[in-house]
Amino acid sequence: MTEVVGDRVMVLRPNHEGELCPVCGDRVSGYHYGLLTCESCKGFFKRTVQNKKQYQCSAEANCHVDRTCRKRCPSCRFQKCLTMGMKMEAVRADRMRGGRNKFGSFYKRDRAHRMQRNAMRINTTLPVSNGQQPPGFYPPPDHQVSSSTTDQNSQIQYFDQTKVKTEYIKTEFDAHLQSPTLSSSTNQQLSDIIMRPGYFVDSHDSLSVLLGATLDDPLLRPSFPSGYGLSEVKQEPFDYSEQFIHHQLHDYPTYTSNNANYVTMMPMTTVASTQSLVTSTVSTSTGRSAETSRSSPLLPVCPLPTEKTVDHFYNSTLAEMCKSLPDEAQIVRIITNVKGVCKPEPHSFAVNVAEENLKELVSWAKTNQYFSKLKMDDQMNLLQTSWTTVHMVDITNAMVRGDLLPQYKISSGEEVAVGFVALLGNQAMVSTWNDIVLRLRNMGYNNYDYCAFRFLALFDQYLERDPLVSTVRNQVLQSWSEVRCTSSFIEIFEQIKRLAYESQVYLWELSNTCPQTWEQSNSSLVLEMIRTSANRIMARAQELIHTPTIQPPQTTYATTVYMAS
DNA sequence: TATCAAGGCCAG
DNA sequence: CTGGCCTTGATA
Repeated sequence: MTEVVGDRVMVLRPNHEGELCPVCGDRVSGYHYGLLTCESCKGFFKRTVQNKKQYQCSAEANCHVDRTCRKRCPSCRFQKCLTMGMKMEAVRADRMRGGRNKFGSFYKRDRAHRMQRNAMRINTTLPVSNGQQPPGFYPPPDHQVSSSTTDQNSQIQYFDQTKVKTEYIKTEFDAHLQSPTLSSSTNQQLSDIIMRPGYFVDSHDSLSVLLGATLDDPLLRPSFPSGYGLSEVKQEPFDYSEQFIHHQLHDYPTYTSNNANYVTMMPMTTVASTQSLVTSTVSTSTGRSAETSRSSPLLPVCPLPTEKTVDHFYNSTLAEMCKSLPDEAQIVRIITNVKGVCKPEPHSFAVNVAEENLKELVSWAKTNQYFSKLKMDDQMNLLQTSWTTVHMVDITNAMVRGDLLPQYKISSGEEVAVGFVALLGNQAMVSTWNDIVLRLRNMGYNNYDYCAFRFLALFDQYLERDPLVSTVRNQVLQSWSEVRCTSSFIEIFEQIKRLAYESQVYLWELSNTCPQTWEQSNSSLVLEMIRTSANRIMARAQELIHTPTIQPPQTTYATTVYMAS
């Protein structure tokens, strides 16, 4: 296949024809550092890593990156390179030219996946809400390499990200795992009521209908014994999961000339957020402490990742779970679509987005290989408990990745912040949410963390008495801890849960005090979820009528915020 | 030997 | 500094 450019005959690579660079949208020239990218992003990434460049965003570290403006903010561009899956360890420390690298077989398998997927796309119409992709959205991460392999080239030195794993991390884990989610919340008592479902599982409500009524959906393929009740969608054969763990530029450790040694670095955490970990966790096989990386961030020249490091990641439970994540552009699509059709009012916009994403969540959950094995009651309980958290995780993820604009203009002309949408209209918490987005971005948050967040959110710990839920949670946490210092991420996850909870309370109060908002919003499923929670509260309140420590929730807060917004 | 993902070069 | 094109060299 050739193309004439001027007086030259260019050879096109047929596999990449028509592909767009996931970083800037330019034409893909091939696999570069683990990702199908354009030539310019390849060069930019290489220069950045090789020359240890440090950029600082002059805005809010949330700049849009596309072909026309990619030069404008190298900081956000590099962050997006990492977020989309470019791998620093593929830049050679010894600058040796030519040859193949350890990703060779990744690329090969990725190509096979892509071909398979393209074939599927031809034969399958995916259930996309409006069918249209919003302009400027990035292709899903099928540009990324996928597979596991052993090293095939022992001559080349790579910048590596050797993982740190200690008992300390596990201890942190256990502590987080076992601590009550909202233990520090002033709304603890309320949360005990509102967030612990189990009272009003109505088999005729719309949630149960959504969970069970589409068994004849042609996309569903019963794949479990009949005892499981629900069916499962056959998983797509391609990976969403192959996002390596990325480094923030400011986390770079210094180069070392001692290529013979493995130099371990603190993985993917900001200096500020990991101070408690630094001194206690990091010691390497060389006996070298990474304590120095706190005052002087280091980028090590690491030898090749060991077979165990690479394969273990790819074969981990969480990596498998990543494959089942919904299309990452889904929430972008929902926001864009709803923006065009919702009532010209910010709260309606936020609630309608929640409604659409909730429907997607139900569809996703019922086809999840773990969730679908739960009893119907437990499925509904989990969804009712977790949906606001999952919703917020989805929007947070898209925001951190740079897939969302900071604000969306609705038909009234008003600019609505994404945080407002994520928080179901709870304006008072938007700045807190913005801080979370910023922190995650600075921590090198990636798809792997998104996967952990989403599964931990859905498989909420309140149902940990169920062995399956417990198993899923433990496997996620275990697998996640093998590639991450998870404690600071879990801390943020708990903050997201808290925000989600407060937003649910906000919306519930709003539904009581400003019912006209619901008339505007046309969001029956969300309303049902909120009412179910409210019913629980009423039921619990009756149960505990002689328990004076349980205070009825105040109903003034939402009204105040709503009226003020 | 062809492929293709690395690094290098250099005009803009 | 950017990005298009060139060179290199291990692998299939």
